[in-house]
Amino acid sequence: MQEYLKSLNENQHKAVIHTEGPLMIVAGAGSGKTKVLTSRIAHLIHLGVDSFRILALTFTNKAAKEMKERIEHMLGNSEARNLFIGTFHSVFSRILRVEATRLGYPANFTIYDTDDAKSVIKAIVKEKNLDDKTYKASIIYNRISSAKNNLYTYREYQADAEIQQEDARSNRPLIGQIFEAYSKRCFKNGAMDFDDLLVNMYILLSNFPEALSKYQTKFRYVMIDEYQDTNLAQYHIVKLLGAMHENICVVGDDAQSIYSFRGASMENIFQFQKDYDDVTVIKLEQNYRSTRNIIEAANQVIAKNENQIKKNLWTEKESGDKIKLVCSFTDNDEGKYVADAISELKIRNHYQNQQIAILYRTNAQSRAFEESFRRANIAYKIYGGLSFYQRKEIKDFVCYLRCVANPQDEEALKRIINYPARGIGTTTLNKISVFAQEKNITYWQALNDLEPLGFKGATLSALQNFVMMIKHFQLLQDKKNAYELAEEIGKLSGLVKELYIDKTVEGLARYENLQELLNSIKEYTETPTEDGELVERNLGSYLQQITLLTDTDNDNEEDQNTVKLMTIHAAKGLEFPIVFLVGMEENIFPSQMSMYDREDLEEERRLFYVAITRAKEKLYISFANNRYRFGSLVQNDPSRFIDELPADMVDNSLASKPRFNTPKSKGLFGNENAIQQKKVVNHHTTATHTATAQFKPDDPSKLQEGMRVEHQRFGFGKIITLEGPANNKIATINFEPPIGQKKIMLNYAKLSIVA
DNA sequence: TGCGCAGGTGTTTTT
DNA sequence: CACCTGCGCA
Repeated sequence: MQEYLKSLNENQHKAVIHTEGPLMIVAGAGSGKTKVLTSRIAHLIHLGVDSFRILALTFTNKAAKEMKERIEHMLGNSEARNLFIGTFHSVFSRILRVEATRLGYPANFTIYDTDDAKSVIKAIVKEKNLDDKTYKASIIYNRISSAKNNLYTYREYQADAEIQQEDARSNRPLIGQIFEAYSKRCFKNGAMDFDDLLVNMYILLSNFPEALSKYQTKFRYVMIDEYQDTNLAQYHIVKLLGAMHENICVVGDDAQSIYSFRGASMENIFQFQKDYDDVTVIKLEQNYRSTRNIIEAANQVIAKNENQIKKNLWTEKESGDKIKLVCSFTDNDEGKYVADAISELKIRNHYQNQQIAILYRTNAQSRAFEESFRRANIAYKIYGGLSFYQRKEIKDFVCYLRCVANPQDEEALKRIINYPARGIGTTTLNKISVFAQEKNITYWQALNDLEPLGFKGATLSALQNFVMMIKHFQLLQDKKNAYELAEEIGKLSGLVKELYIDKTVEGLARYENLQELLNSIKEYTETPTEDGELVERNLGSYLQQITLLTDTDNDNEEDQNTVKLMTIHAAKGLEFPIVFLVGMEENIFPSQMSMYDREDLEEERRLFYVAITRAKEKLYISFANNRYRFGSLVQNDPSRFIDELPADMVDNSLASKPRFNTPKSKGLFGNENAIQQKKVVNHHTTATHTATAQFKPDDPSKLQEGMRVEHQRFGFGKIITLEGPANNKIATINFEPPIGQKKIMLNYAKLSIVA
């Protein structure tokens, strides 16, 4: 028997040797799913399958990298290099780079990140003279994004009565038009946003039979990780890709589906079984990661969800420590407590920083820990937030590169045309913009024929000089490699100088960042192209891959032995001996956006499940009575999820009263124990009303006194009074019996106007 | 044209 | 609280 088969349990073994035909692996948390996937690929290669013909899609670059490394290690040769392993987005961008011209895009198409996309939307909203408060870029972007994830074009969006009604109700009836303008603008700019990478891949496969058969033939074996997080576009692409050989293996866990806000649907798991008539389903239920207490707690928590595939996650490990529940007075005290606890774990139990993770619901929660760790001299690294390539100084530079690789890229052009300042002001830019719009030409085309615009003097020569500089760079592109070109750009544009003269601490850091960027370009261009790579390593391919990198992806050495701080979403797929799950309070976790709808709440609960199952040995769950939010102190009840933990697996001794208690902090946990506290928390769910099917929350600003409304939990009622400032209105509503009169804070409750 | 300041405004989660 | 925007002034 092969070495890699020996260490597998029965079901893992079955999954590995089942190579032909559709296979679904339902893999509980910590059940060795990566091991199965990697062994399976190694096994395929061992059976003589050409490594070029294996495709594995993951959700993060990190997961892809890890898989590749493990397979390489298992095989002990370089065969693994030929495998096509990557995220949906990166693999599709590589394929689209080869196929772009079929779809009418330049081969060097730009990938717009969220900031670029929003900036395009802002420009369109402005051009259409719409109110940018009503038509906020982030809202529009989300609407467009979810449309695309469901494979809706702007035409279908505009034709869909339900969508139109929804937009009308939210007072944004023109989103469909913005969607149209946005799509056309991106296309004109030779740019795809993240969602376009999926949409265009789908279009490629469904509209171009040659392309379909090319990739169907190429990828004889297709594997999908984290299948529960695929959206409709991804589902259809996978189905198309696998249709010829039907050797599709999907791995997923419905209990860990936490990306519905990105269009992911657990339905895909159920649908998979219906799509093929001979699907083999294998469950992996033995957990190798965590102690029994942790697994038991996780099981009992997830059991509260209605919508799930029943599984029985179990472990052979000992019960281990109980889950430590910790209550602090404020968020800052919580930070101090965790820092103290870490110091103690290091001294007494010889744990290392790298074995410890702090997990929270939102990125903003990292602050208190940053401060307390700095004070306690604990090395830490925060994941999330800005990626390296989104920093201003990096993006500025990258936009020069983008202009050279793809001059149609208007966003990049606008960003650098007057940075560093060279006397091209907003008035000038607006003129060019309007002109380009009218003539239906690109910004760059307008710049190349300035005469009709009638600029003169300093403005004209500034523009001419800029155009000449970019053209010079473009010519250089064929003579020099990307690194040499980048050096020249740094020099000639004045960017390096601009940063060099700034001797402040931040300025120095920016300068160093720029050097790091240049190094990364050098490293990229000088790494020989691997056999299996579809595209060569030049400026264009460099630019395409960096947009898809997140800061989780590039860990350097000084980040090694640090405490890791990240959101629970970012922690998916990872494991740590010690986990501090912090900020476990109502309105934070569950988020106040997700409390009033069963499906949303269940997703929050799955997120809680993911958080618990990251811990191998010790799990701390912590909450604060008071927390600074938007500059002022707010009070939140402990999360309802805390009460869902089985009492006999929880150590309550640190939660009976808040740490750093003051006389003011009565109530909540004062002298009460968790059981009494449950009463308080359950209060949230006692309402009897179930929202009607038509329930659609309305914008609070539309509410008027006297209106009849529906509340998700309290049912129907009439608004008696409306008071308070616009951002914090309180409504007194007379609900139908047995609820009666209630005051409702409109920031928190969702109300639907009943016609 | 560019900078500084006051005021407003916002927090889920991410490729 | 922190960031961003817009406005006013030099």
